[in-house]
Amino acid sequence: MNVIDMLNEKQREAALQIEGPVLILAGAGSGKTRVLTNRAAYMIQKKGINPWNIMAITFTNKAAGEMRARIDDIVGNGSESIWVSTFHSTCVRILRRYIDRLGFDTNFTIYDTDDQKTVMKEICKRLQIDTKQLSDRKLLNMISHAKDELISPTEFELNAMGDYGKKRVAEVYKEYQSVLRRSNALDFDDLIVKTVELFKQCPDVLESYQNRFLYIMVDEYQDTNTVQFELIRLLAAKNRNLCVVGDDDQSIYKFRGANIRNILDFEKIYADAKVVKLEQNYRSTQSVLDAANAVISNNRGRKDKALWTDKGLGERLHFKQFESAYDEAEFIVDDIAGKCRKGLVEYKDCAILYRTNAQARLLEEKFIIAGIPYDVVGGTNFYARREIKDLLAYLKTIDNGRDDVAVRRIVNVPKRGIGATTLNRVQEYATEHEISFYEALRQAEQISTIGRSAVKLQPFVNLIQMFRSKVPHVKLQELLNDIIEKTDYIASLEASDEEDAKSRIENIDELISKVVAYEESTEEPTLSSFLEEVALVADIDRISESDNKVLLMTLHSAKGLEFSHVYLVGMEDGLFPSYMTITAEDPMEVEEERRLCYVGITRAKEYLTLTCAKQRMIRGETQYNAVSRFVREIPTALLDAKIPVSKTRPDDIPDVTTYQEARRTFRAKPFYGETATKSAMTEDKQNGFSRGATGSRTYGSAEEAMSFAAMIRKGSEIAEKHNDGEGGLGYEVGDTVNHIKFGKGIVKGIVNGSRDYEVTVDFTNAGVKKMFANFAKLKKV
DNA sequence: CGTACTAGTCTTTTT
DNA sequence: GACTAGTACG
Repeated sequence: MNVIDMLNEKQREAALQIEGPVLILAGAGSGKTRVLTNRAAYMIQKKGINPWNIMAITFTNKAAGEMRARIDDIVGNGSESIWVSTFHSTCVRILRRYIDRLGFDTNFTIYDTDDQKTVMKEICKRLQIDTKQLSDRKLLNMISHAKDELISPTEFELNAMGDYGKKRVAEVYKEYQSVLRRSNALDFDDLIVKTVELFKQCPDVLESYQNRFLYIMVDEYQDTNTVQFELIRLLAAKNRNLCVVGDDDQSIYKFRGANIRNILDFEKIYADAKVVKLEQNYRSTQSVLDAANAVISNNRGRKDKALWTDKGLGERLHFKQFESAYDEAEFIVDDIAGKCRKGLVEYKDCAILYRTNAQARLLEEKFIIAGIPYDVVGGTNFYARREIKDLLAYLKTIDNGRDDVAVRRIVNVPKRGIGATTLNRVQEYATEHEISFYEALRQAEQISTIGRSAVKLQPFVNLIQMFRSKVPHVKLQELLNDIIEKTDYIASLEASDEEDAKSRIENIDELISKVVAYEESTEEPTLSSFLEEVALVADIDRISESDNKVLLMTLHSAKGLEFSHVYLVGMEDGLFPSYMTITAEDPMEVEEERRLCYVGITRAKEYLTLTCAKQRMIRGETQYNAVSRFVREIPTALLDAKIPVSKTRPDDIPDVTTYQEARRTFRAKPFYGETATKSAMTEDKQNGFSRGATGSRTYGSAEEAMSFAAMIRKGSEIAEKHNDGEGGLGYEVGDTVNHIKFGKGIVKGIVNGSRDYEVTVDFTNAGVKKMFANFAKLKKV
């Protein structure tokens, strides 16, 4: 069958335009992957274009793999020479070949977020940065954003002129880059920045790639940032055969530097661009699309488009509000269990999408109880687990001795009796002689300051040297097993009384299988390329359709996927849209969340269920949230249930459960004499009240119930005493107060915390919040 | 040098 | 609630 006949008119228009710049505005589910793959197939089959000259960039490895598989299906062989990969993998491939031109070794290592933090902490210590004011996280964020915008340390410094704070950051940025350079390491952002740098400094390299990639396609274009745009611009500059596909309504990565202007201004930059809009949706029912359209229409400054389908109206959307997140989770699990039992769906057709990773936990518990197979995507990355990082650090050390972060991580793991003081001495020596940490270890005997401890360093160096000598002769799998054995890694895990030692060992086994799988599937397996693959995988890449499991993931991870049954959970103002964006002064922030909601809704093919809870525990504190504004933006006719109108909550919901109030006071104020908090806490634990702050616990015995009641009495007595005793606050329970951000609210409780008064306020617009009096600066009105 | 405990912070999203 | 950095002690 002709590859073009499979497309609708608009899709065909997009696929046939091979030459020149093309912008495909592809609404959710409009078959953009199909257009891209058929376009590539058409180029090869009908236009006689060499696959070697085609490049396609996707967002995840999974998407890249799927695209390649689909082109394979159509074209048969030849498709393997198409360059299909992610931005990051693309850049690594280029840099492995040419980065020596920028003064790096081609076997550079890639630092993940964890490694970056380690470096940053070190720098903060050295430069005496007050991390109370500028946390390492914040600094890394600023640096990352600078890189996204292609701002070099020098430029950053220039921009900081006159601003002391910024100047400090510039210093840190500079130092951070030089530490990375010394370690022969690049962070995620550097991968792209350095490639752009390479292209700019070495026109011959750029030209060689321009001559190779005559036709370039970019998927998920709305999520590209400034550096990525620059990279593409450079590559496409000579031939101008650039086809980008995206949907401005699905731009959800602003926090990562994505620049929505890239897609909105494409026609300005490429004035001769052909623009094609794909609005026919092949995925969802009309009800789902109507809901999505209604929600997204509340955003301003978007490219006008409306999805339609010739599928029927379908079922109405389901909406349910629950008393607690606990009930919510239970309902969802029951619902899925019921449907699957009746044979209406399979587990793998169901997905639960949420705003934050933390929401997965409750659901997970319920799935375990119900015995339903599930998979949580994202959260803590497999390769970020401690035991895995340790072993990878061994591999990295063997591969690149200049990777200080890796060396320092394992030099005393498992314990070799090497302490912090010794390591600091080694570091001093390394810095002084301008050598790597590992090199300093090798010269340990010459470091006068460490004395006897040098003896302990020798075996480590010997071990690494021994492994290195083995690398050319053994398989990766053998090397890893050797490391585990010679270091007694598993043995020392078993010996430790750590609770999760067992699961850690299981993880190590999984790492071994991953190494085996890598060696089997790769033509020329090398240590460096394995480490590279590991560094660039996203959790979503691992998901395969053959697993019959319910999928749990964030809305972000869900982009590009589809399921017949979708559950959007935690639809609450304060959670989704998040509290941060509601309180932000920039309305664009809520718009980004709305796009996220749009992405979520459009994942559903037939059934969409939206749920929320009146009460939910967030970061150990119970919060009471109203139904999400996004739910209210869906026309009521599309929903099977009414949205509660109550903007202010009914009185029957306590602000804080009596139990919690008691606990709080109990913990905060000593009433057993001077031993204060400590004795109160101990008592608390003895009575079995240390777990679960919701009021749902059951009493083990009459005595326990008695002491619990006594606690409440005692607690409220104390709370009262403090309320009328202290006049410093200027307000008391029942007063109306004003908050700078949340506006007006009624004080529901004041509790004397260890260092400050903790005030609970029910705000007219923002709901119930707990805050510290000193910080909140509430004014009685 | 290593461990055990405490206090403080935190997350919204990720290649 | 969970994780981490910092501290006191053996």
